[in-house]
Amino acid sequence: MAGIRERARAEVVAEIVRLARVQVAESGAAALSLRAIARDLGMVSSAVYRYFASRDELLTRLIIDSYDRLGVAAQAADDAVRRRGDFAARWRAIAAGIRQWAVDNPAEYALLFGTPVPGYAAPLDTIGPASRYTGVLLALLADVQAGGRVPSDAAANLPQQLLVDVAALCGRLDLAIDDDLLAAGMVAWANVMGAISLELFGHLHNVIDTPCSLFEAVVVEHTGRLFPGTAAPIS
Amino acid sequence: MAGIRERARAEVVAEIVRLARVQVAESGAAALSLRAIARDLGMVSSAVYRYFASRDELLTRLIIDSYDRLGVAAQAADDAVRRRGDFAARWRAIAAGIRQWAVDNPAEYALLFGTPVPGYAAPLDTIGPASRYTGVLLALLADVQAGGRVPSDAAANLPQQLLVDVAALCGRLDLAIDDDLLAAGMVAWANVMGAISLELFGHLHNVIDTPCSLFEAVVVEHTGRLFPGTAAPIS
DNA sequence: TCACATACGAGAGCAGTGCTCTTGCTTTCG
DNA sequence: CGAAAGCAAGAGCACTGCTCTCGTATGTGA
Repeated sequence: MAGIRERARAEVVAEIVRLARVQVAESGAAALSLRAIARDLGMVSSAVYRYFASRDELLTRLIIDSYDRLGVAAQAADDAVRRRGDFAARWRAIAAGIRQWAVDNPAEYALLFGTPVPGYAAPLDTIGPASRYTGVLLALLADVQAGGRVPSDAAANLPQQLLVDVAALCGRLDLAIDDDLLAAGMVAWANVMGAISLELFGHLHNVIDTPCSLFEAVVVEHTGRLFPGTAAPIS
Repeated sequence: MAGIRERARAEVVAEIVRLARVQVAESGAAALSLRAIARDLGMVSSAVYRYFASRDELLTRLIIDSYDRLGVAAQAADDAVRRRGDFAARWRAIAAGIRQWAVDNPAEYALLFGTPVPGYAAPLDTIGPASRYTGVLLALLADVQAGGRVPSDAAANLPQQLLVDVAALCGRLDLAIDDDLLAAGMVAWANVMGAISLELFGHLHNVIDTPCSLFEAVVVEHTGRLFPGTAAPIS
């Protein structure tokens, strides 16, 4: 039994989320208005509260969905080149996939990686979906590890504390990745996200004419470090 | 002639800005309320509009001030070690100074580097103050250049387009810095800001226990690249 | 099948927001 | 000294999130 009422409810919820996403894409998350959604839906504003207890709850739902979409994009980028088995190519593809998703969905990216809404503590529901896109990168590192990588001197200059933290993370997530490789991966991840944020949030205006070139520089830089011997410059 | 009225006006403006900054620090920029400021000031809300034409104008003023403070912090960090003439130490000091300012003033940092307010195009007034903190880094690079640096192979893996963009920037700002050095500096800058953003916006929670270790890794990484031969690991 | 419980939409209303306009009063300047 | 400009106050508009109540429609257990 589908439950007629349940189906109807699910449809309304989906429609609310859809309209909310449109609104966020057009005017940003700060301008998200339950009343505007209600109007678009032909409902009175209080009726919307039957489906979402508050504006924050709707925002949380949007964040979860966006994390999911980002994860899917990253995974798709990896899948597209995985069969070739070239680790460096996979790294470049995943990074480029993340950036492309961000460029295509700037408002959603801002929702995830921009200023946290004040007083809005990201609920625990978001950490699961949030780990989806990072999981793609971790899977790559795990494959590198499984492929019998040669320990490099990448960790030589890493702060001791970072290796400690990474070891703790390794234990927490039960990862089969060497500390130095994981640490190098974390730095690479941080640098990639940083380059994307700088670009999308407008801090490269009048600085770098083609922001993607800075991004590529960052990606290439870590390609050589993460996968020694396979680095190749991108024109 | 001080102009009694002018002095009074300047004082009121300063008080508004002060209260606004407190409010931003406590509740975030999104919660900035002209009415609340008016209440704290013992004025009626419409009176505030004598001093700032709109909420956005007040926000712009806050942004400019924050950029200024960040610039001062970066400059002070540089000054503290400059007489030693050690480029690598200056780089580390400036980077650490920027991060420390961000950690001490998270709301202001979010104001500058977080999600751009939708529909709010950063006015031209902000680009001057914005270039103040980057100017500290550029000055360091210029000093390195003037010190007769040995061209390294840092640019070997850089995308060609980045060097083109950097050359354009060089011409625009009339900088006496080699393209490859400036490009490497841009990447270092992007990575540093990215690490700070990731940390301050909460994306390292449950990932890295001591976020500053990731930051230090990023800084050290570029120390070796920007100032060959002077790299020293930080425990 | 009937009665009960639940879900739902509508409406009014509260407290808050940014912003505008008008009304007087005060300070400044020609 | 009088005109002009600056200023604070108040009322008001349109909007927001959210709460409450009130009928009605819907699904379920007896």
